[in-house]
Amino acid sequence: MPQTATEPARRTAPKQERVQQLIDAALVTIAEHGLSGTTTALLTQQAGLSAGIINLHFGSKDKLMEATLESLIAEHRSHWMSALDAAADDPAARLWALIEAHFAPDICTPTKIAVWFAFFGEARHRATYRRISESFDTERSDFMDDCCERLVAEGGYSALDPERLSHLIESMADGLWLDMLLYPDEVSVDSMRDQMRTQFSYFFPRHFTAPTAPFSPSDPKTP
Amino acid sequence: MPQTATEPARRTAPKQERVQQLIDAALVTIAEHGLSGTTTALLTQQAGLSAGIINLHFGSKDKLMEATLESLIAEHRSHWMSALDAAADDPAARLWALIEAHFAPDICTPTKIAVWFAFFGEARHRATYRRISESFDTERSDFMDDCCERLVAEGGYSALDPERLSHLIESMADGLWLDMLLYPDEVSVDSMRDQMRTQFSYFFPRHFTAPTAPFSPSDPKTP
Amino acid sequence: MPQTATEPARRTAPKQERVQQLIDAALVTIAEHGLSGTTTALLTQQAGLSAGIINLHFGSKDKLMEATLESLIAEHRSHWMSALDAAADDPAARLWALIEAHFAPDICTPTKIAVWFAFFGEARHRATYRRISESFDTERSDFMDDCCERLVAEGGYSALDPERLSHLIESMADGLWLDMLLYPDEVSVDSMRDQMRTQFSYFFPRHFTAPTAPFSPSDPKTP
Amino acid sequence: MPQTATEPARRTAPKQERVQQLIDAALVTIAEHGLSGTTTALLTQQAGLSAGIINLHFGSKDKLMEATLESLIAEHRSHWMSALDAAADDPAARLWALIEAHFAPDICTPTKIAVWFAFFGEARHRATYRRISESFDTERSDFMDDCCERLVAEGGYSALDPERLSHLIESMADGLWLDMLLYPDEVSVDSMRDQMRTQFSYFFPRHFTAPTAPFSPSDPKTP
DNA sequence: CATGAATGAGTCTTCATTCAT
DNA sequence: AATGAATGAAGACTCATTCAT
Repeated sequence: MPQTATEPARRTAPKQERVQQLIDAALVTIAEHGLSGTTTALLTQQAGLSAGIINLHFGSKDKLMEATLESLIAEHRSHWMSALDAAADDPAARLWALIEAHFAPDICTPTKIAVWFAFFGEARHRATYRRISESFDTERSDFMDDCCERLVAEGGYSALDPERLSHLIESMADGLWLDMLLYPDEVSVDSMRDQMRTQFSYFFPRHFTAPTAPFSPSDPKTP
Repeated sequence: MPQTATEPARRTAPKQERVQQLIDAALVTIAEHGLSGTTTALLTQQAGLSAGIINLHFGSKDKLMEATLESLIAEHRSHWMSALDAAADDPAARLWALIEAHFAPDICTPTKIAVWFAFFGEARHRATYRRISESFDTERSDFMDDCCERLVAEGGYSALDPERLSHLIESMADGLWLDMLLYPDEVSVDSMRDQMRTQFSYFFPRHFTAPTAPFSPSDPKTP
Repeated sequence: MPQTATEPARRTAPKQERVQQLIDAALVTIAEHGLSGTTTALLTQQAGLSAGIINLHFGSKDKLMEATLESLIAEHRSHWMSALDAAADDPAARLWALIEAHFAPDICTPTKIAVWFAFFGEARHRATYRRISESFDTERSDFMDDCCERLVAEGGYSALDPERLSHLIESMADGLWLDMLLYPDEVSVDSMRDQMRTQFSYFFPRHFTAPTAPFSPSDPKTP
Repeated sequence: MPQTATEPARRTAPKQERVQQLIDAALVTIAEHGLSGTTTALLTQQAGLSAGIINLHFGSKDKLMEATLESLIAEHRSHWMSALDAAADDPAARLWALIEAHFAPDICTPTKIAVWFAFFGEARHRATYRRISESFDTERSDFMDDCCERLVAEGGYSALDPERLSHLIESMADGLWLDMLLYPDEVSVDSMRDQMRTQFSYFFPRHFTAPTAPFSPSDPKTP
């Protein structure tokens, strides 16, 4: 299953390819079995490779775990950076671009969310995990703060505290991720985006309109 | 910490007491070392008891872990139930009571938050959590929904969608918990309550006023 | 179940009574779970007594095991001694008395046989077990030898070697016990006695007649 | 004993070889320390291998114990099958071949006998033994029955009951094994074969002669 | 580069024994 | 005399890592 029909298994592969193959396997395995339930045996099996391969390419299982988190962070970062680049130079547009990136179908999958929270769960005791995710959070927060400040100032929302606003938006987004973690079968990225849009329409009524779709956070499959 | 000066270790104690003693030790150990780093040796050491005690009272380490999660859930539930009982029969008061319970000093401690997310981080325990809290969570959601509906109707906030509102509030509260998990030294229950109050003041300006304290999510301890 | 209706549980009982109660429980537990599967918990449960009782009365589990073997040996010995006493002073009668005692319904039960072989299985590594059973075997062997010698001499079976004969008879008896161990549901004490009688009728045709019952070692329940 | 001088430990060996190595070590360890005294540490030490090796090849200690019993049963079976194949088509010769196989030097060693009875001593393994050897034992019994029947009929021993005879022979053989278990230093395969031959000479005087060696079941080594 | 058999430190668990009641 | 909660040494098993091929 790890190999496609056109590209049969090769005994040797470019280092970069194996590394990615192992990170992909790690994502699936961590999501399925948790960080502590992820044994090298399970992981290499998932990757369709041999037992020794992790130590060969990463030195240790821990290093692979770190690389997996870094990969997750890098992917997330490149997503919202691109979104920001593509957005018009307008605080409302940029703010929404950040949110859309957060709930993009490639980013906000049950598997990846599970892995994020697996790392969050261990973050307190693993300085490495905390350090990695901190540096990433800070950067995005700064952009978010900036957008909010400009929108409040330029959009005429002087009643709002831009700093608090920025923080509220981030918390809300995090809370929605937790929702998807706990109830992956009942929450969709669309419903989450709609929730964010609703919140934005309350904060910034002159820049965002409420979603037209009816509210349906749970059981989107049973109409 | 294993024993207080006034109450030295007794060889015999009521079963209920030992059970609680072990759950308490589990909370501390999980918070300190993570779920995967929690060995029975570490845990019984923390409790000041012998190695065999876990199996004597719980049958297995896993059963103790489950009991710990259950205890956390039960404590949380009993807290917001009492808060609701004590609150005036007024939607705004009841709504705020639910929030205060969520961020109560006994409930929202760095240790307990760490344990909550430790369990959320592992698929296996997530399932257990869902099973145990299924009825509780629904119940609390219902109260929250009810409060929002009444407040919107009676308070004259017809522009708001009460259902979405309720869900937004819950997500925000969850998101703030995650904040405390990741930055336990920089976030206090007070700052979180202020954030919630800010949000409420935007939603329900005629019922809630913004907090007077300046925004200070980070480093409230270093003036 | 260990107590009868007329004799309710007493907290204190004559030492001898508790000792016997524990030995009886040991017989059942060893037969059911093997020597290594016999835990003190299982055993005391079987006896309907508390966990500490074994060490109180025997000092250790090992001592109880030894006492159990000794009890088995003593019972066996007293059985064949009585049989010998009751028999006519006639080598053939005495020989047969020894055999009958060996397959007596009180002696040759599936439970006791299982316990005998449990001890045999460990005899090589437990000097104590070996020493105990040796002393017992020797004594009975001497009587058996004596009977055979007299029967050969007085009965006019000069073609037979009395020593070999005696040994053959013992081996056969042992082999039949093994049969009952392995197939307790298909072997009865009657069928075993008949087998011995057959053997005797071949050896000593002028003193023993073949059994009249048809041969049915296996499946005596399905005619 | 862990390793021979010519064949030092190799890190990699065919699976079949390791499996056999562990079964051999199990035989020695069980014989030496009993089934309950056989710890994985002792066993792997005996094999000259590491602690994890049992679980690697057998999954659990119990599986290795079962494999050891199976190996013993299979070896026994193949021995008497070959013996039967090699014997002349003559009931007396075939009968004796079966007996010789039972007391062959490779089969009837103090070590292996000890292991046989170690398994017999525990109800759990007894059940396993019955399950595994069910077909084998029946098969061997059938051959034995057949030999006896033909020998009685063709040899003119009409006074004997062939079925009983067959069973008596088996019991005797089993009883002699028990003898070797309890007195390994005083019983030899030769003395046992002589005992069987004596028995046969009584049953079938025209086909078997008594052994010429004097009876010496005990202490054959100290002249 | 890749494999996978082997390793062995680290865990959880069992259970005979102890001891306060 | 009896209890049974607690102990802790000893055991089986796991799994990241190593290394001969």
